[in-house]
Amino acid sequence: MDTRLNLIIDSLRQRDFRVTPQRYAVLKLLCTSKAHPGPGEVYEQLRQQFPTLSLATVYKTAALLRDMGELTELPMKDGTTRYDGRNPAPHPHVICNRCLKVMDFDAPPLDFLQQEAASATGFHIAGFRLDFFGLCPDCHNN
Amino acid sequence: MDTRLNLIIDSLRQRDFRVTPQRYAVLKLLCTSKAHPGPGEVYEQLRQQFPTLSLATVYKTAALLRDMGELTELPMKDGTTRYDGRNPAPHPHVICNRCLKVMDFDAPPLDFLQQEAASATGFHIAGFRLDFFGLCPDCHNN
DNA sequence: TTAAGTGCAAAGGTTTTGCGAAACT
DNA sequence: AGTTTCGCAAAACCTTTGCACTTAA
Repeated sequence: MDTRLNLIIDSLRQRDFRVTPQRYAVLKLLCTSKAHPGPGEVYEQLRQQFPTLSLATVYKTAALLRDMGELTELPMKDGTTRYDGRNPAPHPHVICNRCLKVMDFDAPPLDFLQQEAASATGFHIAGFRLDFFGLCPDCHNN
Repeated sequence: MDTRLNLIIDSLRQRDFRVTPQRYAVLKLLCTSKAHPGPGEVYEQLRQQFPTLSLATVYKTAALLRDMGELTELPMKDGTTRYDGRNPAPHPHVICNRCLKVMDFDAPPLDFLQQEAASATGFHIAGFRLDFFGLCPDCHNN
């Protein structure tokens, strides 16, 4: 259940990073949320629990997780960022053009495409990002 | 060869947009370049020909082409933008993590994935973006 | 002639950074 | 006790906007 969270915390301590209450709260939210929250959402959701929490701390904690390979940043068209800390491995998303909702979905593996890209270009491919854009059910029904 | 450029120019005139020398130069560069240039590159390349050219004009011309459906903006991880005005339809790219080169490659159609995304999420999908990240031949050999 | 475009400079918005104060180990 | 981290505020960065001057049609 919270095994992954504990592993991340152990890994932090091993690297002489401290597990402060703010850091713990931010990384727990980031690692468990399905909503692909942005810095602002993380900040707002934890403000009640930590009235002095700053956006800078949110950014720094997310960058730390990203550097550990435990979170992917998803820069959006509008210049904002959304975090995917629940499943940091590359996977496709659908993104609503109106409400900016970001969702996962089950997709077949893209290895064949990656190999096509590598052989066609000579690149050494390390990752990918695939977003489908459109309108979510909520938005195209209202 | 330059048929598409002429079609775009006709379309501009029909909509009471004017074809100024700056606008013509920017859109010609954007519509023909294979290099996926950013605003800065467009600006630098045309500066010699138009010493008073401004970045604002580059941005505005690109936005105009984008609104006509003749150009796709590719926001990058680092917050900058690259333009794809040569083939505005969605298609995959490979992007070098070191030199930030952006390249096209021939890829099989992704319709099946798009249908998977639509049926799995209920979204009405209108487009996609697929980037593979890695090191280009120049960068992994040096 | 006149409405649209250019270019400069300022504004806007998000993310990053510097640094003194606080706090984890 | 000694570092790390926090949080505030300022800086940095790219992009957009406002406006007077210029110019295409």
